[in-house]
Amino acid sequence: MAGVSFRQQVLVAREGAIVASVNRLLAEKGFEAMTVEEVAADVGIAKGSLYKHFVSKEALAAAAMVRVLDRALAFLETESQHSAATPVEHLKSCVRWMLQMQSAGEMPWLPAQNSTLRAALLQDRAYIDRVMAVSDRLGAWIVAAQSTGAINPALPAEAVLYTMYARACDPVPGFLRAGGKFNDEQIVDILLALCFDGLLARSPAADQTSISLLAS
Amino acid sequence: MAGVSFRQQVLVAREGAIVASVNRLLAEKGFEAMTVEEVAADVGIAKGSLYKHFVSKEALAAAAMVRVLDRALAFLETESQHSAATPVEHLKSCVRWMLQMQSAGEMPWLPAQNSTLRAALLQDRAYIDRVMAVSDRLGAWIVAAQSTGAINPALPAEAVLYTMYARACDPVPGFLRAGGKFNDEQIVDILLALCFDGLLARSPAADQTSISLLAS
DNA sequence: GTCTATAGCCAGATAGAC
DNA sequence: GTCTATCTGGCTATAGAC
Repeated sequence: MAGVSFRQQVLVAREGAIVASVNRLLAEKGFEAMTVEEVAADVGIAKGSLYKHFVSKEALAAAAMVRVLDRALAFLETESQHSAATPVEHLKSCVRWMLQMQSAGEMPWLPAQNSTLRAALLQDRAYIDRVMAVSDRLGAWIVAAQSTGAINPALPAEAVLYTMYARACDPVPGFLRAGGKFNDEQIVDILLALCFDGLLARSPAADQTSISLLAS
Repeated sequence: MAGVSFRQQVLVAREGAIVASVNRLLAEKGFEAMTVEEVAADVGIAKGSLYKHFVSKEALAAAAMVRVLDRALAFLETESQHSAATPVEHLKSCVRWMLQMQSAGEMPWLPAQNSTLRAALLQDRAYIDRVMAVSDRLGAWIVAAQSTGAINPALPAEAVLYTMYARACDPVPGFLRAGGKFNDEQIVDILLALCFDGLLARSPAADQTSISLLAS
């Protein structure tokens, strides 16, 4: 525990590089399209060596998820320092962060219905722990925002939570990006408005998430 | 054109059965998880015979999409008969229809980023034509609803359209279903509220999509 | 057109030398 | 632990008899 050998540090660094590559490739092409061989080539090692670090392709994806969830937890930590912000403002910041991660190509894109992958994730304690930690933090803000009436109290809290999570794999930003009419910042603003304000117009302009379309 | 032979009718019926199976399997497990052999077994014919009808796996998926888009067009046709409805009400009905199709296991689930599949779809005129027909119809209602101010006019019309399309592959209904606390009808109501009203509460209760949670 | 059988390919995972 | 080489299995697609 006291001294970590140099060799071990090198190994840890290499694993970090592997997970970083996996993260990028998952964001770029998704789980099934990403091949283990590709990951190895990207890191610059042999495929056989990869399997000394991670027992399966699913384990690679799980490690990438742990990495991004750790980043999310770090963001949540600094976000909660802003004690002046209301719960809803915290939630908006979180969704904005997710959307920015997605457009930066940093958000792993996992299929919702791959059974072997889901099974592997559900048995990965590191993953589960972090999902629960993130959900607890978001859940507290959701409950608070619903009690003040800022977030629609008629919505089940879990529906709000899932909706936030689902922004990580929303195809709409990709479609808008493909259209070429909007830059990343505008797309984030549009999606924030869609998520929090919905499609319907709001009567008082005051409580509406502003979309800065005039900047184009 | 006048007389269609009995043999041809049998073939058409068989192809209909094939596409129906593909549709169901795509809804159930998605494109990559569905195998051609599985489709053949489900229809009750040999794999080789399938390739006499459809040249590739992608062509199977395209046929399933054409089928569901034809259903959508039929729905749009009857929906537009309701001349008493406002454009927004039409749009809500459409989203509701999509959500119901999804929970009924009738909505094919295609990956957003499979390049070979996308290429095949974009070269399939039958598919393209129907997508454009559906988009034209929805687009007209969207423009009308934005001009009256019912739908937020600050949103780009294509963002509204994409948001509606994206409800077909929204993972949130699946999460809610897995939770087991809500039935399909409640889930549809929740998602309609999320889509049109957003997460934030609305000041006047009048213009809010009601969620019938008291029924549980 | 339908079947059985198989070609061809590719990706995940393993073995064994160093 | 890293490498090269290989195994294994499954999937798309095709061939050829009937």
